[in-house]
Amino acid sequence: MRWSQYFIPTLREDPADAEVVSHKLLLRAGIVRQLSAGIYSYLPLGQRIALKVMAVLREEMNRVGGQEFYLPALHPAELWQESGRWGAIGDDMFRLKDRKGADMCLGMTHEEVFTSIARNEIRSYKQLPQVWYQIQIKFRDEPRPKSGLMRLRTFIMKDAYTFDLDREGLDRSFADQREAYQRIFTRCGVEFSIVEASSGSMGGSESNEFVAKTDAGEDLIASCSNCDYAANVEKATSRLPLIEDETGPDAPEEFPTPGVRTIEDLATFPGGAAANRQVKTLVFIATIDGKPLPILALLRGDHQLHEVKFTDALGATALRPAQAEEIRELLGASAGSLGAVRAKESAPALFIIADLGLQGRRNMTTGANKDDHHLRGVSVERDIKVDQWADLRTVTSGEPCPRCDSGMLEVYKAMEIGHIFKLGTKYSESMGATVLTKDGKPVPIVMGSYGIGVERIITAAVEQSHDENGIIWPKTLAPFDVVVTVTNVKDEKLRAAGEKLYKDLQHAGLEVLLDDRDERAGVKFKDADLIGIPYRITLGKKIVDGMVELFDRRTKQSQDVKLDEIVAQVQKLALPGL
RNA sequence: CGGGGCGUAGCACAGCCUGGUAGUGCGCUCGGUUUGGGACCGAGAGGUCGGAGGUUCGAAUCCUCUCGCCCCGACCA
Repeated sequence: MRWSQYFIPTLREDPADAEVVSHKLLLRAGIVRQLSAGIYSYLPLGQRIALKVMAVLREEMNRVGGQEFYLPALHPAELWQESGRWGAIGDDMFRLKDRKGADMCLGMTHEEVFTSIARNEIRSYKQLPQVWYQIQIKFRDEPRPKSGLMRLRTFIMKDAYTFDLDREGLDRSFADQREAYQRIFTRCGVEFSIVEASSGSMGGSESNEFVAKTDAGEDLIASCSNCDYAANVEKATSRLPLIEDETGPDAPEEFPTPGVRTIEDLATFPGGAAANRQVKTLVFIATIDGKPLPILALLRGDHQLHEVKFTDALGATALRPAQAEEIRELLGASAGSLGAVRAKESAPALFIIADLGLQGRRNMTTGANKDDHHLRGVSVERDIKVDQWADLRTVTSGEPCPRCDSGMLEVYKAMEIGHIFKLGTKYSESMGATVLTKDGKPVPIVMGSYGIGVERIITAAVEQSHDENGIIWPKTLAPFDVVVTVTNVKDEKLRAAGEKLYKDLQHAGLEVLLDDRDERAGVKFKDADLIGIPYRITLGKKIVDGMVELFDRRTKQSQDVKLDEIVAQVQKLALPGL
């Protein structure tokens, strides 16, 4: 392409609306423009980059036997009602009515549509396994779109679905996809980790999340310094050092604690207890099987509840902290003096769930359910009727790894770039997708679901690969392999040399951007750096000696190269596969 | 949904408090000088001040409503 005719509206200044680096650079480099909150247009440069990502996705999906589909983005409500998600998903789904008043929605994902095809067409175990995928637009009415292309309301996703006869088949399909994902992210030049994650409302037994480390990310990942353990904090655990409690009294003792409202208050109160010797009592209202239920969550005083773990443990569809009046009605006291001891006597409907960190603990201190009073000498298992034990606490940096002996967890920010799920039979059962086995018995197809966000890959690449001058594209994603910068287009010799080099490079199989604009050299260098083309060939005064300059965007090194050798050299650098 | 901020030329912003000719820088057009890291001089074009209503002789400025965008939190497949 000739830059003079190509649409690359670069910006000198940071746009006011952009906060994170990738957002600023994607706008400044003329790659995307915002249309509305969480809705962006790809400009020509952006479209080239997106197509590069998609090319990698297609190659790697096809390599593991994937067959590409293209499904509708507009879905009838019935399909989602069958799977149960029409009701399970709230405002995140864009819903609309057609002219006849029938409910429709814009697809957030395509389990339902793919499953409906499978149930209509797949009859026999002989037709399995199948690996189906598509690259398609998704719609999610995010409560808060943000950070440029990181959290969007419409975005492109590669979603794949596998259909197997049994669990073993699913395990193989899942492993195939996992490897494909590793190749995809590696080829796209994104540094990533594979972590354990919550499956959320997708359902299913196991899921792996692919994350890219970046401070702009929204997820917290705990990973071990020593072994390969890594998990989203919504799932991560750690080994806690044992605490030896002395044997307390035979029964809890109530004592007055005027003005004590917080864990910290009680820790410093004379006759109180250190935070790790306290039982923290939190009151929530959870929606389980469609019904609201009061829940007491118990944790060690110095531990933080993780709401995703909590929700997962309860199997709840919604969760909210109880309001002050509800708390008083249930327990007869205000937050600050709450406890689980004998709590069921006043509130029989109460469900008590306790964190594993409280198991075996004795002689603890907690609220007495009487304002300004606490109980000491509480032995958790003796004194509290715990209905369920679960891992509820949030791990923090520095805690010991749960998997190995010597590792320590580090918690860092990352963004989700891909997620793979073993769905099992959730959708095939609810939607009736079965095959006949050898014995002629119908069994539900065992499914997996696998997603990668195209914009997330682009964002992660920019977040991880840029400098003060702009983007440094990984070679795989770069919109062009090389830019030819003619320092002065009014110099006929330079211009002619540029034109010839442009054609020669193209004939050598390279994607070339010829900067033939009537601009000063400085402007061209700045723009070339900003849009991040891996290599720049500069045609300047040395052309009279038959020399050009080759600049490496990543290393910032430049070298003089003979004009008649430059094509071969760039070809070798930019197309290492040849 | 709660809290905060912001909507003025293509972009970044000032003007608003204290009502009275709508401004600066970049970009854009034309002319000239320049030409290897975002040049300089001169001349220009470009605005329903997000929208509606109100107060006032007079509103970018004050009041009410409304729409939109950004950030923090909640939420998030």
